[in-house]
Amino acid sequence: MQESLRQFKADIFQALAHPTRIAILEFLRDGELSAGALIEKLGMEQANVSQHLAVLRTKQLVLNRKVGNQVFYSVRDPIIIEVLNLMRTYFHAHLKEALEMLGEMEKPEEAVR
Amino acid sequence: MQESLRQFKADIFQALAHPTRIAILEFLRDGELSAGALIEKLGMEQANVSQHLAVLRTKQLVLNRKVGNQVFYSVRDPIIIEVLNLMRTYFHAHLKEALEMLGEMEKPEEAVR
DNA sequence: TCTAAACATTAGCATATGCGAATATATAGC
DNA sequence: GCTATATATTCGCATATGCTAATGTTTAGA
Repeated sequence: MQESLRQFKADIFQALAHPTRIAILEFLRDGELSAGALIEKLGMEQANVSQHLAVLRTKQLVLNRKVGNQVFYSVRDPIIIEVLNLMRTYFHAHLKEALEMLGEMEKPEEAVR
Repeated sequence: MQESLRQFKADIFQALAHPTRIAILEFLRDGELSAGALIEKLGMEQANVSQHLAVLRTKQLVLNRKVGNQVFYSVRDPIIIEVLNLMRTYFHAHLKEALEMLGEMEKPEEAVR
């Protein structure tokens, strides 16, 4: 039981564990957007974005409503936005290590500028 | 740049995206524990736990210090605990959907009890 | 220095994930 | 009904992840 609770949490984190899906949620932070608008903002393949939206839908992180030809997405629960905000705080607190983790120290003399 | 920032966040979420690693962090919530203590609490294979600890170490979510024969782990930044707490709130808010997601509705007449 | 204990790492395999290309579905307008 | 547009789904493949079993490494103590 405790185990399946953690599986649930892990599933949510898994849904958040991709830069494109994080970008989608951040774009939706200020209100709903159509799938097309997201595709344009992201500048990615339509199918690819649609698959990421499917992940967020399956894990119920976003809501969608259909208006005529298009589908508008929104963040279902502001808690998710709070999680992303916390992660931004975390990022700022550990910027240096973050850069190392991202492998941007390959050119040491350039890295920190 | 914006992209690699999101990659960093995604990497953190990825590290959180496993029930065993969530369990480890929750066990470490109240203070440090040795690897052995974690293995015992989790009741899992030694190598398996050690690999999950390696993931948390690599992503810098935990600190470790060696004392004689043992290695003690602790959560590096309480923000991570806050993230887990937020996720618990999220879980409670969406308990019903969570159960469906976990596939525990297979026996509908039993599910909600 | 030999052994046991505590951890870590590697190897090999099975499953999951992410991507682009192609295909399917639904709706609006004619 | 036909066509175009918006979006979703499927397929095939490449890479990543997780697990167990086996092997390494470090330290304490006899």
